[in-house]
Amino acid sequence: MSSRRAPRPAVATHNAQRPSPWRASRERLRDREVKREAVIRAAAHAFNRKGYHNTSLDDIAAALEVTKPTVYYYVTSKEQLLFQCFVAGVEQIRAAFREVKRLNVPARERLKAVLRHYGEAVASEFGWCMVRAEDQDLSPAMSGHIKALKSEIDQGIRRLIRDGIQDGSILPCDPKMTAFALAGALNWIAHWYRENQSMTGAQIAEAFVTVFENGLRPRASAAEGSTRGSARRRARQPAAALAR
Amino acid sequence: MSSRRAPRPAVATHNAQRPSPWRASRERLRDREVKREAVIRAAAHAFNRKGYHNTSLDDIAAALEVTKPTVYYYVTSKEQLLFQCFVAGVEQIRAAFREVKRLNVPARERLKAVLRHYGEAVASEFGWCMVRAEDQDLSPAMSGHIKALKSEIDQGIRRLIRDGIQDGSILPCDPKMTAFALAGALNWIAHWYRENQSMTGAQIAEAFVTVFENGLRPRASAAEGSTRGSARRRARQPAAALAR
DNA sequence: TAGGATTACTACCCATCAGTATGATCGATG
DNA sequence: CATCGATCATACTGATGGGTAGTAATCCTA
Repeated sequence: MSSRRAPRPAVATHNAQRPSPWRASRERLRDREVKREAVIRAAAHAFNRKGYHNTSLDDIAAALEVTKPTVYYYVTSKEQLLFQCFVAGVEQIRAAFREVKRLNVPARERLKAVLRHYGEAVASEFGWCMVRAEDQDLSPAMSGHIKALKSEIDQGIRRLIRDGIQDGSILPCDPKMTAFALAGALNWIAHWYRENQSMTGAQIAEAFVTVFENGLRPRASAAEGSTRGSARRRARQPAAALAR
Repeated sequence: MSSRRAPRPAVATHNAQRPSPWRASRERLRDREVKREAVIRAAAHAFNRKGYHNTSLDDIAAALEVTKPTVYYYVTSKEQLLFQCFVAGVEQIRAAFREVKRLNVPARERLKAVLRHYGEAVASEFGWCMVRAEDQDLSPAMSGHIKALKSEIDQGIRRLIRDGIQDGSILPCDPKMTAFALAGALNWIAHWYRENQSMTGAQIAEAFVTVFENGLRPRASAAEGSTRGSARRRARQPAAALAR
């Protein structure tokens, strides 16, 4: 009741996150967009750590060192916040597809490139929201929108697989099931990956892609060809730190 | 205030679920265990459809045509309910490992068998709980217990992969990353699979295992054996009904 | 420095829901 | 029939948290 502003000890301790445009410069740089994005990023961070339902808007506000109504000044509802996080994540993947479209290489190579970006996106801060946002938590309208975006990506992967089968760079298979398997493995990264771990999202995606490419069954042809030498050097896995 | 028991129209409409041991036989067959399992199954069903946080214990009670205190007569908390569902699901997988241990075939075959059961379990009613139960929704004790069970399964898969590399039935690879990729793809089934769909969990697992075994890259050995001709016959994917 | 627009905070409302206190009901048993 | 114990319902509590009303501080412009 006495001091106007609660004497918060410091900058907010959560591991060196961006320090919130509010307290950052005491002048109000009134860039609405900057602040809005900060809100969304803070939400993604919180959802990522505690889950959507275990995160209150007071939590998000506290992380930004503001109060709840301030958050509501930039977004209209918690649901919209989740939606925005989802879109931010999925946009990275859509960009990957656009980029890859220009490459003039076999479809399998294009697929690999997309999957690498895909893995990076899933391991990013928005990965959780993109992957684990549940339909039941969203209004029908937003849920529909999300489904459309997911489907677009799914169809894109299937397309690349079909193209690869056509141009001979991918072994004939069921494009739908294969797409589900690939996307599932990568999506799952969001369930166990946390930042500052020994591997980056891109490295994990790379490792996964290698597995998918080669398959489990030994390749008779390359008996001492393509997989040469690698039979002996295992024990390079990274310290078992990821295990949950 | 007049009629003691609300005149509920019929058996409960939710798609031909087991009709709840309560209303089923008006005699109280006091099999506590039967009822307790019915509660857990009803919870799994509800979590599966609406998510943990969007399911109230009143919902679960209503599905069983009883009231909330009755549910609490069989379980101590909502959290424990989730935990029980998890355990029920994971037990199927542990059984698969035990069963497979007795088989005397190359490790890749044993791995395949485990993965098939794994896929079935994930597609089962308890799949959601097993796969999507979040640490943050559980007390540290239960969360720890769950982590231990998950880790046991993860280690089991890695072990099979290592054994396969050793006995030559699996291409040398990073066991940890490979296990993550395989388990991830299968876990993800819980995100999109719903019952009464065109494929069973076992069929999906089978399709996935095929993808993992062969890999995407055409096998040079069969240079014009396996890939030849089949590049032209696509369009056998199953009706695109699973797409979300 | 007046006055409007923007931005943020204090204080509140209210719906939901996990969990419980209390007592009614029913089958079994003597 | 009387009673006991197991089972279940009515009706409540308490806390959480999404969202809002009203207001205060700040900035910009004139």
